[in-house]
Amino acid sequence: MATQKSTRPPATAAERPHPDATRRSQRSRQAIYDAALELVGEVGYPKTTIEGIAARAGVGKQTIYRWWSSKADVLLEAFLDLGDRLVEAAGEEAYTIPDTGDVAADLKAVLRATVDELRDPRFEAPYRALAAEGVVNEELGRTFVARLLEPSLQLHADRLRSAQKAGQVRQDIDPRIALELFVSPLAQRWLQHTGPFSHAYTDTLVDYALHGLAPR
Amino acid sequence: MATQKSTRPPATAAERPHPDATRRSQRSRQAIYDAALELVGEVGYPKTTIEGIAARAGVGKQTIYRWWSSKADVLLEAFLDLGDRLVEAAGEEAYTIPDTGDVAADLKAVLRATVDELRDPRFEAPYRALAAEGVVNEELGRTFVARLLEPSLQLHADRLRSAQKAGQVRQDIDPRIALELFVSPLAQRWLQHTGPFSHAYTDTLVDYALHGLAPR
Amino acid sequence: MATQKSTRPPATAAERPHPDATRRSQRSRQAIYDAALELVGEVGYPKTTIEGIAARAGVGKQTIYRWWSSKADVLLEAFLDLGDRLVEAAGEEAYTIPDTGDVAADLKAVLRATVDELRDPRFEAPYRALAAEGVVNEELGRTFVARLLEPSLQLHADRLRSAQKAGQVRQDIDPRIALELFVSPLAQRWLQHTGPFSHAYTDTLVDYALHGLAPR
Amino acid sequence: MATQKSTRPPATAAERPHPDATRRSQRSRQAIYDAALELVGEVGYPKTTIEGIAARAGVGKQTIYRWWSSKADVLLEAFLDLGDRLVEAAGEEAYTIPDTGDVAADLKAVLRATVDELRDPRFEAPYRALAAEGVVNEELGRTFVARLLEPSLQLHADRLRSAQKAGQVRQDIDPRIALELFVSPLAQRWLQHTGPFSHAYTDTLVDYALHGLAPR
DNA sequence: AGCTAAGCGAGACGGTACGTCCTGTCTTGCG
DNA sequence: CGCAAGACAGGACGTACCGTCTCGCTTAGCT
Repeated sequence: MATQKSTRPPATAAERPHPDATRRSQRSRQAIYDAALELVGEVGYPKTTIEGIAARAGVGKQTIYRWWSSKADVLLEAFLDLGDRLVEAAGEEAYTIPDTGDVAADLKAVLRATVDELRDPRFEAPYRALAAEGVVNEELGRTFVARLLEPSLQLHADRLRSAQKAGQVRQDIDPRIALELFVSPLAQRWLQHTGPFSHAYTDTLVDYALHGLAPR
Repeated sequence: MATQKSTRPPATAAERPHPDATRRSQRSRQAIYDAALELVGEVGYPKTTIEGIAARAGVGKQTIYRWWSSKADVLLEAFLDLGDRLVEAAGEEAYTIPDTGDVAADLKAVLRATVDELRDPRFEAPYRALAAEGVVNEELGRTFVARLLEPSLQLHADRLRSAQKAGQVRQDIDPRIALELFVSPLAQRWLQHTGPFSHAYTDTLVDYALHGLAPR
Repeated sequence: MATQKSTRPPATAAERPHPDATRRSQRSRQAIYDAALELVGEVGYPKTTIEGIAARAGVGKQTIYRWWSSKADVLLEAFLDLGDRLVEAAGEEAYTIPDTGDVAADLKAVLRATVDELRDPRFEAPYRALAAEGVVNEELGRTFVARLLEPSLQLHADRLRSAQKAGQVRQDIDPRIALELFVSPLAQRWLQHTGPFSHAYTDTLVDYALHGLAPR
Repeated sequence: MATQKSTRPPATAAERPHPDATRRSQRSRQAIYDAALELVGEVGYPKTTIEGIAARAGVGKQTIYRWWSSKADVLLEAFLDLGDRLVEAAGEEAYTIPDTGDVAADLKAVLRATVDELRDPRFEAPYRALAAEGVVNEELGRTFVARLLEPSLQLHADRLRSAQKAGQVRQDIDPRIALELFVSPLAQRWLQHTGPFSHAYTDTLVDYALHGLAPR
């Protein structure tokens, strides 16, 4: 779901008073990202420590404290960086929603792709860790939403607007709310294990959301 | 959302090998629950420590480690206990969904009540903390869902089944999935601050879910 | 060196207010002695705990606290009891000093026997533990000296007095000080590992003590 | 009895794998020594805890565990350091044995001084604690003897050798054994309270040792 | 080319909390 | 009522990390 390639140095860091960023060691930075993602994958977020990241990255602790404000902050940027690298590898059209004219089919396709992505073990541990931290730490939560969720939500909203123009979705519908009818259930099942997490399920969500629960 | 009064000793505890529960000090137990909820409210979950809970409760640390396996476990039971006590205070009909025959009105009412409940500051901190922990700790997550979420979800499913009998909801709808169309968006907005959290919003969700996004 | 068979219940215990000693369980008492001596031998005095003794003896902790005031107290009595049992097994004449008329030969013989006894591994660990505790804990120290050391010292003093009568030791010598010339060096070498600990050594001590360092 | 000023870092420490000693905080080290000696004096050795030393010294516990292996080890070095400082304050000739040509007088003088020193309350508690620990913990015992006792014993042996040259002590006497005739009784009376501890007593010891118990 | 200043690896430091162990007291139920 | 059992409040243990700090060592960029 990381969608924007851009803007190193990153958002959260920019808000804090910084040492001279031009002298920053890119080698260390990348080693820290790698170590953080590996450790979260191996031992889980709570047992991932700054000392552990520094040791694995072959870096002094101070180098982490100099550039990031917290473990969550490191991991967030590491994850954004990972997303960027994967997107770059995947090519330009990777994170867009198709517009074939059939909104039901397009939404089903994108939700199926999201299901697959969320099952990717490279993503799972750090993504859950960040989501959890964001629930409890409002500042990180807002960054998480803005940097990771928002771009994807925007695409869904755009696709719904396009469907409104095509007459497949009612004009009086607010796309930002409408998209939650299928996106949020998916998110909740993944985050909270409240039920099976499959392509069949997301197809059903799209059908229910488009046609409603009430008889027509 | 704690719905069942019953069943002390609680689910999580039953799974671990236990000392003699008949000798257990109820005084200490209650003091621990109180201290845990107070501390989570005052300093937040991450800064709440077992040592701190023990000190405030006037209890030895071992008494906590004897009966619970983790900070999250303590808080989960404390929260369940709080729910039980509040339900008891509120009276029998507290956690039911009205069935006036108008499914839209009934769902709107219960979602409005949920919004209000989630804003209650006594609930907010511990509830978020548990939800976050459950995202990352699967065992606790399953208990969280089973003990806190499930009873409430069951009520929604029941109400939808009743609506199916009354012809207000289509027969081919699976109520367990259908309820997610309005419950999950609400949950996500609360957990992740993805948008305003109001009565107007939940009313809209019910309308969208019942009548669908597509033109009729 | 335990010389007196007698007098259960023992001295230290008699000074504290006691529960009804007539109902005391001899089974438990003996099990506690055995457990204490075993544990001191196996893991050393500092790692021997009251809980450990109680567990190995199959006894409640309270049974220990009821009858003894400290770990050292338990061990002291256990050791006295061990001494009594060994003396009983060895027969009456075990702890006496021979009086052949040759004071040098007699002292050499008894010191050689002491060397052998102090090397007995059944004695070593508890005896060292008690001696060490007695250095630091004056109350226990006095009991240790009175119950364990004193009887043996008395025998040495008696033998020296007999030698005075026989004209083998000067009349103006104080036997209580004189005996220290050979007993204390032996004790120190054993306690503090300040030198080899052998029959040759004790023979030398007796010769030096009897004839003095100065030329005659 | 600490006789060698020199050789920081000390013996015991050199045997264990060490962090970078050049970065070591001398401020902390001295504060730890002071706190340890104070606490042993105030509450006794068994109630002196590492936690307590750290707290009084204003130091993290880890700083103690980093440089010492046990409470006894801390105290040993603290005591050695104390000895060094006192010797430094006392001047060069402090720990030597006079050689006036009269071995009896010289030995009596030095034993009287030892009696006085052992009664100094600054020494008593830590010295007893170390001696006791050394009885039970062989490694510490050997260090205790080597660092604290040995230098003093060496001086006594030297004085006896000088007396041999002067014809005041027999040529066939082993000075390392001979010195025990008066040093060990003194040590035992002090450690085990086996009798009065006075100048008269040590004078007697020297007389007995030099002239022997047997009539001449 | 030499100098200064910053980032850097390293890791000691004062702290906090961990989870375990044991202390000495108290309570329960058995014999 | 002694006893086995063991829960309890308390507190020290030794470990792991926290976030800060200081040490030499690169490694620019500026004279």
